[in-house]
Amino acid sequence: MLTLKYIAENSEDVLKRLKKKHFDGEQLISKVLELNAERKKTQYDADSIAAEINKISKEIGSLYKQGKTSEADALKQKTIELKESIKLLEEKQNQIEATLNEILVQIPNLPHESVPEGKLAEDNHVERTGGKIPSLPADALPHWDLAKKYDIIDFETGVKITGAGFPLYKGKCAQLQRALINFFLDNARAAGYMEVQPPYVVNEASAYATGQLPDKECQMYFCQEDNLYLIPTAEVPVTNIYRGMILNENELPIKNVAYSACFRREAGSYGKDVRGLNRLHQFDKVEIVQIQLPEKSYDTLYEMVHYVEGLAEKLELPWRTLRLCGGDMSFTSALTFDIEVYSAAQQRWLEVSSVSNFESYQANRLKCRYRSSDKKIELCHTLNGSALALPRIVAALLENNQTPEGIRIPKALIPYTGFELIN
RNA sequence: GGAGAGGUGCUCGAGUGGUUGAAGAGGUACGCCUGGAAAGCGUAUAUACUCCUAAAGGGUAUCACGGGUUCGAAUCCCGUCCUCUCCGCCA
Repeated sequence: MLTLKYIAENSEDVLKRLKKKHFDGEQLISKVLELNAERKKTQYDADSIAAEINKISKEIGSLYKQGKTSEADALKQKTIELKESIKLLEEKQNQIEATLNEILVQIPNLPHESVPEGKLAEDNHVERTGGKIPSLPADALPHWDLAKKYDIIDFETGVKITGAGFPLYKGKCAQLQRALINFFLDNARAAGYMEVQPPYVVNEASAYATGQLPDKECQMYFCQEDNLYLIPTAEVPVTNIYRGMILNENELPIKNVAYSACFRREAGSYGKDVRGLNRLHQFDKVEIVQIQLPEKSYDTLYEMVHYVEGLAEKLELPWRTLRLCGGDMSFTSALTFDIEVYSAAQQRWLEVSSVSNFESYQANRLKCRYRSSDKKIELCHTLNGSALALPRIVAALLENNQTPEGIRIPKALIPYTGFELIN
């Protein structure tokens, strides 16, 4: 969330920038300003009384030591009155802070100045494209038909075991997925990321810190017995490694990569978009996360985007990078680039990565800070991106590389799969 | 799952009701010393909020978390969470 301080000191700027996200913050912001003023006043009053009580308590202590019990008892009476008034103030203070917090989590991050105006996906800017869209014969098959033809993904059995959106990968497709995971992890390691294996289930505090709670509860699978959530992305556990930490400036940037299975309820998405591998309840993803100094975070963002583009390039997939417009960006992001690959039989672009700079928005909830060389403590900037999500990559690979002999594996992957053709 | 022990600062560790934000040690930083280093000596070393135009300097809170007792709680009581040990079970 945004810091109270920033809103209090820059409310005009906040309102102006929220408009780009098509978020009307007038009411919330003015409420924040009002409550903040009240909070300060209440705190000052309560603190003054507490100081008074502390002072008297010490006096009582020394009076007792001197044996002046009657004087001490008289002072006791005074603190009883003070305690009553402080209690009221404290209750008020707690309530103000709770309300303030409720409001703050409803205010999205401010978009970076380079975010294009716009409301819908059509308003996103195409930044770069690469690779070559293959020309497939007219009878080219979408990946769900190829999956059946070669018997490599069994959607029906997935339904039997669990339900829709939980496919069963078989044979060479299972191997291909394992190959992709290793390929992505190895590339990330070569780019300086440290691999971590996080838990796939997180507690409430973690889900809250990265912003899944309180609003997006219904997107996560929840284990009621244990009060734990299945992760929708490795971003959640990996970013939470740094929750509550004060890092030294020289430890930054922190670069982590993690493979994980991801679980998403995807409540409310149906239709042709969800056919085959396009949208699943469980999928595999390799995620890169960086914690960076504020002044360097945008350089880092561009570096991460280029890194992801490089992966698409190595997999010989046609790709394009979009700079998301204000209306299409996520709640918590300041600037997001989506990387899409072209799935030639479906003839559509599929999002395979979303790389974002959250600036200090996420770090503020995480309380992830760093101590600069001049001893000042500031919030870090956090960034993350998929590198990459598997199912749509698999879909594009299957469709784009189909030949009469079978499905061709891109050269860079062959050392990982151990085979050149799915047939 | 059963029984027990415990959670104190960057770390270790003292502290069972009254200047304890917290002894002591270690670590770290700076200074002195040195030709340079080590050792030694000295100094410093939490966070959040808040008061003050700012600095300087105050105030409040925080010894897992939440509540209670008390004029006063790291210290007593209750609840929650977590860790460890033993037993049982088990990949």
